[in-house]
Amino acid sequence: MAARKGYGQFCPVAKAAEIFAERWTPLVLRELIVGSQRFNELRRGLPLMSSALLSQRLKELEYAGIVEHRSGARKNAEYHLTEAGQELRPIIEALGFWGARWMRSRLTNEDYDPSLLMWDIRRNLDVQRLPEGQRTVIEINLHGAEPAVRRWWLVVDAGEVDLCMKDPGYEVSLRLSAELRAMVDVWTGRQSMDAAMRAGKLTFEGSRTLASSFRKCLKLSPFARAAS
Amino acid sequence: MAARKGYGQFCPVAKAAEIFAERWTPLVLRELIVGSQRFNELRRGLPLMSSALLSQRLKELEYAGIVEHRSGARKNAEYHLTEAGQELRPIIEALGFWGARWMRSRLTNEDYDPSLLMWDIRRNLDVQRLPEGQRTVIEINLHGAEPAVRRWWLVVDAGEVDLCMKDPGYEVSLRLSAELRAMVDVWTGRQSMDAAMRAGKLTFEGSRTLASSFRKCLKLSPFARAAS
DNA sequence: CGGGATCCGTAAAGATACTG
DNA sequence: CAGTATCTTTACGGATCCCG
Repeated sequence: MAARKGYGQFCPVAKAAEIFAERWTPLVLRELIVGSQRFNELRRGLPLMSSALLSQRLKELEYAGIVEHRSGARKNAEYHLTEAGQELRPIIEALGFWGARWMRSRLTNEDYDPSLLMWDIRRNLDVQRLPEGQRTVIEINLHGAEPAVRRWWLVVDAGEVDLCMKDPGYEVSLRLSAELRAMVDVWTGRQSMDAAMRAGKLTFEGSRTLASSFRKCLKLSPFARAAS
Repeated sequence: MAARKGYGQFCPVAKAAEIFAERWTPLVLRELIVGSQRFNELRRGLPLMSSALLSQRLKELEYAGIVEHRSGARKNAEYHLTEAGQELRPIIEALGFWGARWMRSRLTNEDYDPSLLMWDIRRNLDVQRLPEGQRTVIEINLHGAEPAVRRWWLVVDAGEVDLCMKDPGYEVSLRLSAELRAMVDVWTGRQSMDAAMRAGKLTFEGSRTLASSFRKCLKLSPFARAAS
């Protein structure tokens, strides 16, 4: 009779770990913290997590009082953090800074997921700083990525950003080619974009001023400031 | 091909969670943080963890650069936190405060482990404040605990504290009887000792001044200050 | 006795398919 | 879109044993 759940300890660390330190749970919380609310929105940020397990974890978090499941009239159910859940934010952040500082060297090939990188970039693009009143199309080529996830297009129009994996057909305003590793290193703050360019791992093609704007509006990962 | 380890994400939260959010790992870290160094010392704080799994986790932590295994000449092998491990302390602490604040209501019967309680009390007894130059024996009865772990003796002599589960045969200086639940509530700061005494859940027998000294030298759990 | 290793049954996670 | 259902693989719990 394996008593799988529970550590049998009244220690608050144990009680917190029972819910927090389950597989995938910190990543589910991270997604909720950055603002994902719909089931499939959460899935996008957790591509290797099975939907069955995501569903199960969300129920566990709901039962633990960390997540609320507001089920709208139709299928517009949304997941939100409760106050208890919000208070986990500093812990997730601390874990991220610790990971950036100490686990960076433990990245494996499988960790360099181009889709997650592009999704992060899309989310953190400060579109206000790009030319207004016109469509801007940025093509991004990630060398070293699988063919199916190598070419991406960011279409910025009327303050909206669209991320495409297929050529949207518009004229490309700026073309960015980069080693996948180098692009992730830039995004995570391990390497400056200047350094990547000097090393020939990252190049722009197109308008110089647009390239400059793009560089300014590309915010880095929230954990980029961690010491390397 | 189940890629069981690794979330396939470069996000620092994911890389940290890969090692931190494994079953038992936060509790192993807690033990190391409070100062346990020997294998069996760790085991005492993790009674429900199998020794095989503890051994495995310690190796994983060592491989991850979080724990050092200093193997002395003989069998005096010791486990220590590295700098990376020390930097997890604030995260463990934050998790403990969060757990004390939000998970207190989720304690189950199995969580009230008398041995862990007594071990905590033993460790946090400020013996300086007890009478010097004489032996002080405090018998503790925990009502509601299993017979085998109901009666305990704290023997304080020459600044050393000994915790016994068998009557050491010395004259008892002070006798404390308490509901196990109430004693845990006091230890975790959920309830003051005064309140527990008023509720009749905790009583002293013996010298009034010694009872008073004992109450002063009993420090509470590090997480006791968390709001309830 | 400290510090494990080994083996086996169960429970949790992954893969894939399917549904309202 | 938002999940279930089912089957397989892996990890965990428990007991036992080993070795200096």
